[in-house]
Amino acid sequence: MDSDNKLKDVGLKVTHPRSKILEILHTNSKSHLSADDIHNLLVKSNESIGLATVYRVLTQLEMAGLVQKNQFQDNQSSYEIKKQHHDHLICIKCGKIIEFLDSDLEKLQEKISDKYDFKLQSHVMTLFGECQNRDCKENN
Amino acid sequence: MDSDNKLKDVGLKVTHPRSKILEILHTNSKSHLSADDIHNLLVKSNESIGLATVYRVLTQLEMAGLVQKNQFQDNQSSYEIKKQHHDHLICIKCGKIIEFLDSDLEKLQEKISDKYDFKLQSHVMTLFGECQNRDCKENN
DNA sequence: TGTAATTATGATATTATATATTATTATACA
DNA sequence: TGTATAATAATATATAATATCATAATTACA
Repeated sequence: MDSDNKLKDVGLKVTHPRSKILEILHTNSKSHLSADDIHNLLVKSNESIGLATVYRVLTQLEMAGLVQKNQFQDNQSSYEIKKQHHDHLICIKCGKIIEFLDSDLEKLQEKISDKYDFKLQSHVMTLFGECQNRDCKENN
Repeated sequence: MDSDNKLKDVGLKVTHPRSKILEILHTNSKSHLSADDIHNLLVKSNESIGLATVYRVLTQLEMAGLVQKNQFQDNQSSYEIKKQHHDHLICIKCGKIIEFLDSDLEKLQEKISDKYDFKLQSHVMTLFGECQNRDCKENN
């Protein structure tokens, strides 16, 4: 399947844990799952894959460029399938995460880096606020 | 001293640990210290203040608005005296941190939030790159 | 297709970071 | 200065992540 080809492409052996974890991330491409979330999903699917393996595999997938690790402000990293670069907007009430890309922002970051004589390599930009979803408003 | 007045101003009792921790943060206002760093500095000054107290006090100072907690990308929070709002540029080679404020960036963040119907409350923006310091270049 | 060489995994222990508990101590204020 | 109240120290515990190592799975190739 597709996940297996991706693994081969980046030179990782195709193993059951890697395959399954990539699949889960793919299926939940709109989510931002923690290692524990992923482990729970595996357990639910009756996969006996240890949490240590989940961490190990996620690190490998990140190194290989297949997965993006996010560290928002809550002591726990989350992971998502690597898509086009983007930043995040997070609702502080309901936890909803919106992904966005803004070319003006990207340009501005370059400009700021230049100003301070920095060779920009990556950045993290996360906006925290309140979303205006009806569901969110009703529950808060 | 000044630290004590700050504590009083925000309605916190003046205690030895709070006073000392605020002082350390003030003295190192250009640094970004972890709870452990602060604890080590206290031990060096022959202060017998427990690590748990350091965490507790830092949280209180943050709540009170005297201290800013930063969570960069390394599983460990760092703290600094709260100054004017600013973002960070971090050198991935030498760890040097530059604080900056860019009004265009602030405006752009508001604009992006509006676009997605979010009431912006705060943000984190960290740029990672290579600084062009001679010291850094020589050691990498 | 079967097998050896190599790499990955599961289970567990350990480390690192942070928080909770509780008896004792310090602070603020009458 | 004495007392009510809140804070601290010294644990223990929780949470997140990594290290170890014997066993199992994968791949290359005969």
